[in-house]
Amino acid sequence: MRLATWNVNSLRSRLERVVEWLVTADVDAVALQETKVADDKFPVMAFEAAGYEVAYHGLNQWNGVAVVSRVGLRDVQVGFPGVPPFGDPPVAEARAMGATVGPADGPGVRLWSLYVPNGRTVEDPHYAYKLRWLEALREAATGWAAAAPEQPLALVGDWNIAPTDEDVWDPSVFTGTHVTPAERAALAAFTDAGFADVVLPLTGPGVFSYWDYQQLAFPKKRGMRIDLVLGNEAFASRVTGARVDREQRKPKASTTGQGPSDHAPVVVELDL
DNA sequence: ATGGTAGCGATGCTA
Repeated sequence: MRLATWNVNSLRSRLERVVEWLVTADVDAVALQETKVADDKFPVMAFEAAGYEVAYHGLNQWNGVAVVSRVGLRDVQVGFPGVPPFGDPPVAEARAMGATVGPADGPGVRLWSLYVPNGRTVEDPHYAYKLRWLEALREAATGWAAAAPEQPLALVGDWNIAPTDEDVWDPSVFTGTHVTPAERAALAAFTDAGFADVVLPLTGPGVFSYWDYQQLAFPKKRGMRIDLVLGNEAFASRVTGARVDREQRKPKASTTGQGPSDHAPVVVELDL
């Protein structure tokens, strides 16, 4: 099975690119983040026409997550217990959903599409929210793993954390969020809970997944590795390959209105 | 030269 995760930065503005990529890259299931579309406007038909089922969660033009699969899609869960609300009035933002993908006669993969809060700056309320959100997710995920240790379980998406200094193009320019000890500790707590980064060992360090739109960051190779696939042992032991599809960070040749997301898809091969 | 990019949706907010 070929799985992927991709922060698409607006699904509707990139629909053609996303569906075409799924088909040509032969992807069985993908977790999408930052779909930026409310549920009543989700482009279901484009996926179904290509042979994929969809589960989606979007409240408004912000955030938004989805799971897309052509190998079965079941047990959809929106959000997780204990997710901290945010905003005025406080609401649980559309940043997490789970679904089981894979044939019904097998174990499948319990796939969580996650869009971790950005944090903005360390002084901003969004930063404390980010840390609370991660802690709540870790508690929930620890419970899922303990309840079904044989079930392959993957926590995938835009974590908005660079795990180490090797995961940013120049550590000296990163003084704000994404690299703070508290954020890295929050991520390390997932490792302690039995979830492993399954991509890093297969790609090696320095393989980025995000490049800012500004200042020609992509051609200058000024990126970050913040889109991560963490799996429990049942998942990690089945992983046979991983890559980042940098081609999808490039504009489409000789066309306008075909711009890329600022993130590239991360792809994982699974023996399942 | 005090900006710079992109998306949503109608203005400024978010990343």
